[in-house]
Amino acid sequence: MRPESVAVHSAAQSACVATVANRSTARHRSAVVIDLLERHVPCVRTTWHGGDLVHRSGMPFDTLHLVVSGLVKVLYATEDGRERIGGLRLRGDWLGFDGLADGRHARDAVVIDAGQTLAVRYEALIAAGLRVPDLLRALHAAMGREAESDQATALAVCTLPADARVADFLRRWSESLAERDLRADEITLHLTRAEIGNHLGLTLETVSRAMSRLARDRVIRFDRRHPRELSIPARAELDRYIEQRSACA
Amino acid sequence: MRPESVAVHSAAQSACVATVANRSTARHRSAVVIDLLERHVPCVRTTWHGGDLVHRSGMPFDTLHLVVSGLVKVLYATEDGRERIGGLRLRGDWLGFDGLADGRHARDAVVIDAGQTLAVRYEALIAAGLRVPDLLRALHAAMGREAESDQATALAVCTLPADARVADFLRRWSESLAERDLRADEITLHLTRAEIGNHLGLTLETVSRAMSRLARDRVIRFDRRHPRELSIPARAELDRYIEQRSACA
DNA sequence: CGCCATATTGAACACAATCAACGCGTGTGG
DNA sequence: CCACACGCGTTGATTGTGTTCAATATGGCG
Repeated sequence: MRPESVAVHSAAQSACVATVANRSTARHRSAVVIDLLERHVPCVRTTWHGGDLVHRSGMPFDTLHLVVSGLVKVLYATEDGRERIGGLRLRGDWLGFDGLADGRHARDAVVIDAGQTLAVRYEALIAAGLRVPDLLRALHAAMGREAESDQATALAVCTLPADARVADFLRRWSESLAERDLRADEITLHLTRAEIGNHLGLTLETVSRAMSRLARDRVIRFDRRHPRELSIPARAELDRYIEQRSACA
Repeated sequence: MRPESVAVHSAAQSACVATVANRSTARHRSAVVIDLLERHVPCVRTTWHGGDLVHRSGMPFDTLHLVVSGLVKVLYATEDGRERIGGLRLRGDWLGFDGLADGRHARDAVVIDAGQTLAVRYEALIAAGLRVPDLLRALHAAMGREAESDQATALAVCTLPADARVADFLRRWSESLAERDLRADEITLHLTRAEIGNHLGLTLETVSRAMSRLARDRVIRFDRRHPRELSIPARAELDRYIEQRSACA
């Protein structure tokens, strides 16, 4: 947990520039929110390296982070030692909502891929929200999206057999990238098989076998030497594969 | 979907009364929020009967509901026919957050036990939030709690064997009741075995067997004729049972 | 009363977990 | 530079938990 450097952007500073420069190219949700935040809220651009902890379970909560770049995984754990990877966060996603319930973080957020976040004190966000209701709406929409994404995973875990569960995971990861205009057909998994298994309620062996089978069936392709670099020749095939195995038929 | 009767409570109306009357007895979160809402936001107290739909997947979203009494189950479904019971909502819980992501509901909310909600237009809530920031904080806390509760279920589904998964479900249901000062040792399940199974990623037979085993081991008790009326003699036993079966040992 | 939905229980089966061996790439230290 | 160890992934064999199929019981409701 060692954020690096720091530049304060007060409301006034980047306002005009941002309005002119970003509005036109702001096709994407993430850009709009980042822009909104930098213009209206005192926030701190923070740089993170792989392995850093953005927040840790048990820590008192007071600031939210909006991911600008990089990749962060969120871990959920209980006292009795069970734990699960809750999700992956990319540009435009927030970190720290887990602290809203009771003012104390309930999860760890671990940086996988170096990048930046905008750190915003929750109270500052509230204050800014009073002046800029759109900020509140954007915040709520982001919270809603996070919940929907969690629900989607839960549904997969509860209703799909192992193969389809892995396929569904890949589909949704690919989808996340596509939403951000990143390549969605050549993707790299930033999690080990064990981590994917943990996330999906499977063992690492089962995940490995599922991947092999997906590759055998030409739904995905990957090289033995780089098992985390996948290519998805046809998204539709993934969809078919999942649907076909869901009801069994 | 046929809400009954309706009484508008504007901010001024119940303000004084509520302040004096409720503040002293407002030991519980739910009472505080309900109070806050009735005092500061134009909202509509709505009565629901079993089977009513508070909102339906696909419906345009514009209003949130705060549950005052009764019980509501939330259903999540996909186009390809898979569906899952996402959670149960009691007094103090909100309904409709699933619409925040994109202005359209993503789930069905079905009333199980008749009761009332406070219906609040989202825009009215935002407007009121600008005057009463505490309202926003309470809203966010509720959203956070909902997410945490979902995470807890997901963790159980991913890490616990069938028996413990059912035990954990019972524990958390009991906990929900306790938080609201309802009896937590004599509980009634409002879901069928099949629904519980669906929620936990199990079949109804497995749930039934798990229940039988829990009863055999004296962790819970129930009568054959009323299989949804459970008693939990000692909460600690439930905890032990779950922990013991989690790591296997 | 009889039907239907719900629940329990048994037996056979299947899928995923477990146990185990091996391959490969990477990084470390001699 | 090579040897080696370690982390990660794949694959096989076996076990076991949960599913599936099936029969039976019970209570609510028309």
